[in-house]
Amino acid sequence: MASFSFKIEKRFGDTLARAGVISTPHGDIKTPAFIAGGTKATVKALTPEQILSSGAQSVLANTYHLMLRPGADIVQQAGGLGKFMNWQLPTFTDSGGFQVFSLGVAYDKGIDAVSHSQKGDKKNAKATSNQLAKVTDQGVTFKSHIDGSSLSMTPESSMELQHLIAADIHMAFDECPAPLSERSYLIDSLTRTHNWALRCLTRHQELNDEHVARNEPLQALYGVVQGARHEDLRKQSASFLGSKDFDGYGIGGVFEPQEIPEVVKWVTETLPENKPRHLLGMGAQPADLFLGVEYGIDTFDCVAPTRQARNGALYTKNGRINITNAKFATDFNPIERDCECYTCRHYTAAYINHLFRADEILSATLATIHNEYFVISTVDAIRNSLIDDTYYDYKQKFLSAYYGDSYKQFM
RNA sequence: GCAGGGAUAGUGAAGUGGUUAAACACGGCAGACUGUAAAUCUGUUGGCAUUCGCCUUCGGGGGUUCGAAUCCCUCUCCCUGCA
Repeated sequence: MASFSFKIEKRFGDTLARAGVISTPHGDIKTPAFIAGGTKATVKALTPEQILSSGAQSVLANTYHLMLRPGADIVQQAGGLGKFMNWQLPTFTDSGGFQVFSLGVAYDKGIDAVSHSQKGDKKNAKATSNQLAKVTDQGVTFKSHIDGSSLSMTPESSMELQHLIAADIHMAFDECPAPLSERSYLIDSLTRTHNWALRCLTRHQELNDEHVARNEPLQALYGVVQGARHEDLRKQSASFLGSKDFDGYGIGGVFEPQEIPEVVKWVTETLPENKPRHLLGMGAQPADLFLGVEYGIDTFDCVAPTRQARNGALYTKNGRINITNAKFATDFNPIERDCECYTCRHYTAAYINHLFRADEILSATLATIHNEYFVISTVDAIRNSLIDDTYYDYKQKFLSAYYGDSYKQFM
């Protein structure tokens, strides 16, 4: 019976970085790896062939979104997430825990605002009149952002939904508190997340027993570490969850790139070394990727490369550009000269500029291919540099080209 | 030729005596986006200065008025009827 495993192939020097392979019933993921964001069982604007051509090894979908539409039962009837979306390689699902945050305390504030400065009520986590999610120890009640209907999700129901959706790797249902919440709230929240993780594990194992009985492949479960920016809480969380029988670990929370070395390190040096670590929702820019890997991250997922692509912000080795800028209207070079992606091999900046200005949907596809390729190939190159011991050279070269002189803050 | 209607910033279009450098939309310029309520959102968009501010605008010209895109005269052009 094919099932989940993780093998470390190379540890890099005296850092926490490692290169390895995650094996799933749908194939292997060479790590470190960037996992493409496929929230609603689609990487927005890309066909599976295009996802593959951007170099992606795996896609991460979202339980909350698929529960609402089309319904986890429909995904199951389709034969599971991979068959439903015609993606034959490994898949992840996120639990819906992040929506507790984004539809709850972060509602109407913007993640960034919460992350930076927590305007107004610093006590946080207090229900505002129009937020769509509320947390109790039992679980979370949501209002559907689609039709307003009342829904609930518990650790058990999240696992049941994830097993219906049947990705290879699931995330435990967690609470992602605003990082500047009061410590007392963060402690309550962390206790709740830990209790939920145990309930997820129990239900997950029951559901896997049913898979065995039906001769179906086993599915894997990652526990999700929280603890905001508090060293003791992050270590407590990593230690607690690390002692349980999870297949791997997600690291949750809202980060700034500068925080990764510290916060991620607290977690990864506490977690068992032989299990894969996934940094949830980070990877919008090269610093995230380098620092994540250097401090022990094996996989990333991040929606920013695809979202920003749709909005005209494209990554290049010399920094981010906005392809809609006037100066690109007559630039008949590729977005990036040496880029090997499909878009850069076949199209000019001027053409993509035109597609955006004309509001043509091909703009989203071509831009997304480029950004995904950029991020994925960067992580792949980081992997190679770990294996042949050129990581630091590569890092310095890459980050100095991307950020200019300010790259030193990431070294 | 006669009668009526109209000409407002890049475009369309409000405004019909003072709070109008002029709503709104589009277009333009730029910015943001990190487990996706996002093909979204924000700023800006007469000129100069860019802190106070100053200057020139509502088809052209001339008036009335303390004050005009708004009222009057006239010219130009456009539209609709009737000849």
